[in-house]
Amino acid sequence: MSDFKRYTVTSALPYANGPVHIGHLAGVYIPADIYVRYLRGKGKDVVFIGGSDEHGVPITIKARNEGITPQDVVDKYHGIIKKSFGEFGISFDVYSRTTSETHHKTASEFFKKLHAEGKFIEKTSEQYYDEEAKQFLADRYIMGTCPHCNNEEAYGDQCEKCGTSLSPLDLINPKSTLSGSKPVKKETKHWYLPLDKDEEFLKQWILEDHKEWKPNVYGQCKSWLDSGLHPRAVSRDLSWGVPVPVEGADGKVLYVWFDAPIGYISNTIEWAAAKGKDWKPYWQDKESKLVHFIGKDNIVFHCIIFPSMLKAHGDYILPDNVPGNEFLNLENDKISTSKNWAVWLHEYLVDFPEKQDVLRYVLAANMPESKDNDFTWKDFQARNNNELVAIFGNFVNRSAVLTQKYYDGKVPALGELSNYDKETITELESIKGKIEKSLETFRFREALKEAMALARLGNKYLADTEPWKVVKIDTVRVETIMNISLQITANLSIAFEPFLPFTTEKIRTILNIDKFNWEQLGATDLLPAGHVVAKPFLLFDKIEDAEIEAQMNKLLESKKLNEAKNSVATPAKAEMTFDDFTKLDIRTGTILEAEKVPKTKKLLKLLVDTGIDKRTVVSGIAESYKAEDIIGKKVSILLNLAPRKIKGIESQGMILMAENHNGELGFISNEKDFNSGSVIS
RNA sequence: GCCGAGGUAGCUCAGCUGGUUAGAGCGCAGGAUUCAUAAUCCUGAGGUCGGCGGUUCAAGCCCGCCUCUCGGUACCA
Repeated sequence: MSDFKRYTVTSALPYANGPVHIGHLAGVYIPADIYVRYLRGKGKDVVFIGGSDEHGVPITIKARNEGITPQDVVDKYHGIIKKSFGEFGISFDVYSRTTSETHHKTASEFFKKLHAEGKFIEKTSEQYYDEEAKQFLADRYIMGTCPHCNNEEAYGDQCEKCGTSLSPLDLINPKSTLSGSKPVKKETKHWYLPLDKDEEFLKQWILEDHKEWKPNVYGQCKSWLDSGLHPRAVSRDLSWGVPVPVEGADGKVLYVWFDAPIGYISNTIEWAAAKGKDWKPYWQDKESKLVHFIGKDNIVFHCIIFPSMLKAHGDYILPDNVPGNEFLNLENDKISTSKNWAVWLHEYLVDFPEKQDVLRYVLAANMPESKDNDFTWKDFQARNNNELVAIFGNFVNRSAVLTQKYYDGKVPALGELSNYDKETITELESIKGKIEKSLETFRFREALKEAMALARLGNKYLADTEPWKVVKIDTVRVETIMNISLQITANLSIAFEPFLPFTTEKIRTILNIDKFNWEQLGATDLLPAGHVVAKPFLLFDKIEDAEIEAQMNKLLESKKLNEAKNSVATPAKAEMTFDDFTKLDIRTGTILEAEKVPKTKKLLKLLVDTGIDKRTVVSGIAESYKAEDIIGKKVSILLNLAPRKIKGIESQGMILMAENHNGELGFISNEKDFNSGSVIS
């Protein structure tokens, strides 16, 4: 690893349609920041790139809903996000945005080069066009009736009621949400990146040459590669984004996934220009190590699509590693922006001012490295009180207070070493290598634990040497003990620099010293005899139960609000006539047989006695009912529905079900237990 | 269903190419100690390594089947 001349470290670009929360921090920015701070401490040439992803349809929708421009939306959130990262000490060399001039230029040129060299395929397809608004409609801008559940407010990409993913062309009675008019089908041309052509290359590069990637990342890539890659559109009909820079592409922009990763390059260019440096070696020299820190939702883009783009361009190096983390849950539930189930960074600092490092510590110690992890406030409190306060803060305080007490703050001289001193120093020296090994293999939790071992070592050293006793009989011996204790404290300021930068700054204040570099970690001559240290203060404070309860209550409030929101009944459907209703032939029926349809999760194949006949019905209820439990059940069945084949079985009717907001299903049955075939009206 | 990742002490996790009594931190119990934010230090209890079968002199690690959790994908007339 030390062979690389320079390092280019990127962290996923957060989408600028909301603030950032602890999940973002734990999954991407804390690990990236730890890694980068470590490299800088070693004196490496490293650039740490961040920025906001500001294009794409969701931002335009948010803007429309709030009656402001997309630019207003991204300005607002870019500001909030950038500020949060700054406050938490995420030490980007540059934090820019994809709406910047530099980025538009860089992304355009990237596209132009690939286009000129024939790296894209062009395809024409039919898409919906709004003649009033004079533009093609993104999937999300089209609403209509879901062909599956008849929800009249399904979007062009998905019906939120039944969860089915849709194509706009599937919708019945499509409507443009821009003008309300009925959209028309119109031909449009788009450019595609032929990922399939890189399949063999990617297989070799990832599956053979990068077996060291994390199992979750490697496995996900393998899954994609094994199932075969397909050409992917790189442009969209939309007005918000980087315009497609070729003739006749009016009203078309680069698709966000194509534009966003180029943002890493653009932001590097911006940084280099400001520093008067050349950006190219960071992206084009084989002796540079490129590392992408991401969450698991971004694996395919960073491991397959972006590398394929870089390769097509030809000038670029490919990532050396893509440490992708899993997700962080909050109190046993998925973090959700829309449900406000999150700990927002800007709110955290209002409730816990100056406690950035506590959160950095807890998130680093509990990082979702190998599987989804859970953040709980109780754990947060325990780690603060039992680890940061009791082990780390306490040791620094002990050695500082004793130094004041015995020597008026002057570092005593190191005298003759006992065997135990030597053992302790050996232990101290060994920690550097352990932390390095962990960091270089992206095991951040483990690295943090190794750093904590240093504070534990300090506490143990004091407990075993007992300077407060020895001082009464052998003052010379105590000088050596305190010197070693202070050297350990100084070492803590180095070891924790990547993890807890605010705390190490405080230690330096207490010790009255400047910053050391990483290579000095393990040294026992960091503080010369006679050096005067400052008056000590506490590094960490206990967090009381009441503060934790307040946070729990805050979350419970969100939960209650959500439940209230969910229990509101969906709006009434459009009026219809009685004649329409009488067309429905609904009967009571009895389930005679039931079995799971093979190779499906939700489907049961039922044989139903309708009073008229016995017919087969396929029903998506397997998640609510077990086949063997519903035999003999009385149900309501819609008989005169056109038959339809599902998974090769002809379904001749539909069982009526009630569904609550959790998606649980229940049969509609007659309370008087009528015979099968009774008419329901 | 298919693909991927997981299921190891009460909790959060290590366990690298299979090798002696399965580890760490927190929590818990007992003891020591008082310089320190009742903090610290020592000792200890606690695990049929998701289940069943197999390969092997030897398996938490390899193979097969099953099961549960998370993610992707298919599926709900």
